[in-house]
Formats: sequence, structure tokens, C-alpha cells
Amino acid sequence: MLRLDDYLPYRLSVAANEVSRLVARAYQDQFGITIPQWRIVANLAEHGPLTPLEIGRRAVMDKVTVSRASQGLVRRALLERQANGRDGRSHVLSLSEGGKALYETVAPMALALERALLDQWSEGQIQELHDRLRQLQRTASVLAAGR
Amino acid sequence: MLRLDDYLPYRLSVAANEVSRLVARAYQDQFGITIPQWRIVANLAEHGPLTPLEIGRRAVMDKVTVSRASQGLVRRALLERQANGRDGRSHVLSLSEGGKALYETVAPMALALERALLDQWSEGQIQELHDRLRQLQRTASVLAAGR
DNA sequence: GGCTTCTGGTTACATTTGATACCAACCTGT
DNA sequence: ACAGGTTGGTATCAAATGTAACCAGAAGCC
Repeated sequence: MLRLDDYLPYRLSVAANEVSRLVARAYQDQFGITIPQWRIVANLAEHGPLTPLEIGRRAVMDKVTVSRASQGLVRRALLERQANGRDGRSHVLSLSEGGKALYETVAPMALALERALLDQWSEGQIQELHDRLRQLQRTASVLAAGR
Repeated sequence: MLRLDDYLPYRLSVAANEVSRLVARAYQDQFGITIPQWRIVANLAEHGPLTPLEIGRRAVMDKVTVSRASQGLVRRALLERQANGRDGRSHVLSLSEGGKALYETVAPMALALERALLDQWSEGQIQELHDRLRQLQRTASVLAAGR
């Protein structure tokens, strides 16, 4: 018998929606950036200059999303584009000074938000949730592929 | 230090996206219904006739979403609308014979999908994940409220 | 070298989604 | 009973998202 309340895809979707909504509003209201934009900035801050394709792979966004999000950032001079020597179609994105400053401002706030969400959770519980979510994601993508 | 890969809102969003995508395609391809529509059908099957407002409360959808989704279902004669005696603004939705039949077809498939996703998980793990997601959702909505 | 095929990235289009405005019916106080 | 405010539901508008078409450059093949 199916009970929607105990149906995992439903539970997952509702929880993720609520959390995303919270985070998105914080980024938007305080810094005027979207979640995809933030993901780009965070990836560049973590890993240095990357091509759009690499960013997409790392942050699980398709190339259209990356293209759109990066346009906004370039326009605001938070990102710089350099030609990609190896491949004339592509280019390399990196953080400008402003972009780095943005990252330095947003990151602590993002961490604080996460802490607020996970208040009173143990290290083990958090780790476990991460593992489960990762596993779920992998299983889903495998199932989606084989059809 | 922030690492996107270990950032919970990110993990959660990516996992939920992947799963939702999988489920939505299954519903869409095989039965031509969207997830909000399915949620309405499932709720009516579980709890009997309800008003749009009650459906929205139970399934965590805002009233606009419910309104739109139910229109499609009514058009396809999967749902029936009766006047609400108590309140002239409102109405009561219930499943037609066709709607019930749809539910009987979709429900097993939905459960099979869930089983495929949770293959090899223990009862306890599943239960725990549910609890954590519920908790996360509540915390997020509390945080969203107080701002 | 010239042809086809493939791939990174952008653009354009269609659909979904959310926020707001709106309408009608209800409720409250007087 | 009726004026002011609230609530259920729908319609409207703008923004976000996904899909498919598109374009250049790259790679493979003969």
C-alpha cells in the first residue's frame, strides 16, 4: 500500500525544495546571485580556473545552465574569460578580484546556514546522510540511464 | 573551509533532482501525468474527497499548483468536482472511476521505483533517512519563517 | 588536403514555475 | 444588515528551466 507521506521520492523532493528555497533566498537577497552562479564561484574558488564544461561536470549542471549563469557573472565583472589555448571553441573562467571577494563573503554565510540546518546533529549522522544521498543519486542516475 | 561536495544543501538538491527527474519521466512517459497531478490523485485515493486547500496542505503544494494540476485532471475526467456545501467559494475534488483506475495502475509502479532506488537498504536505514529529511524540512521552514 | 563526424558553447523556443493581482464568498463587529 | 477585512480559488505576468536547433572549431578518415 502506498502512503505518500512515507514515499521517499516525495519526502526527498519536499525537503530539498524547502532547503533550496531557503538558501536561494539568502543568496539572492543578500548578494544578488542565483544558486547556479554560486556553484560556479565556489568551484572556481576551490579548484582554480576551469572551463565551463569542467564546471558543469563538477557541479552537476548542464552546459546551458553554466553558460547562462556565467554570463551574468561576467557582466558583473566577477568572472574573467580567457581564451583556451588548447581548444578554440572553449575558454577558461576564473574569479576576478571582485569574484574572490564575493566568495570570501558568501562562504561563511553559507556555512552558517548549513550549521543552522544541522544544529544538534552529530558528526556521524551528517556523514551518514551525505552517504545516503550520494548513493541515492547514483542509483537514480543508473536507473535513468538504463531505460 | 567550504567544500561544495560536502555541502548539504548542494548534496540534497542534486540527489532530489536526479530522483525527481527519474520519477517524473516515468509518470509522464507512461501515464501522461505530472508529479503535482500524481500527488493529487494519491491523496484523494488515500483520504477520499478533499478540497484543493486540503490537498495543498497535505502534499505541500501551494494553491496555484494545485489549481493548475487539478484542471488538467478534470479535463481528462480523472477527477470530479462537486460544490462544497459549507463554502461557496470552494469545491470538493474526488476521483472518478478513471481516476481510481489510474491510481491502481500507477501506485504499483511507483512502489516498484522506490524499491529499485532503495534496493539493499535496510529497514532501519530507510526509516532513518525519512526522519532526517523530515527534520531538515522542518528546520528549513522554521528558519525561513523567522527572518 | 578535403570530407564527414563529433564536441564545446551559445541561442532560440516551449514549458514550467513562482509571485502578484484579482474576484467572489465568507466572517466579524457593530 | 452592512462595511472592512480575510480566505479559497483562478488568472495573469515575469522569471527560471529544459530541449532542441545551431555554430564554430576539432578530430578522424580517405
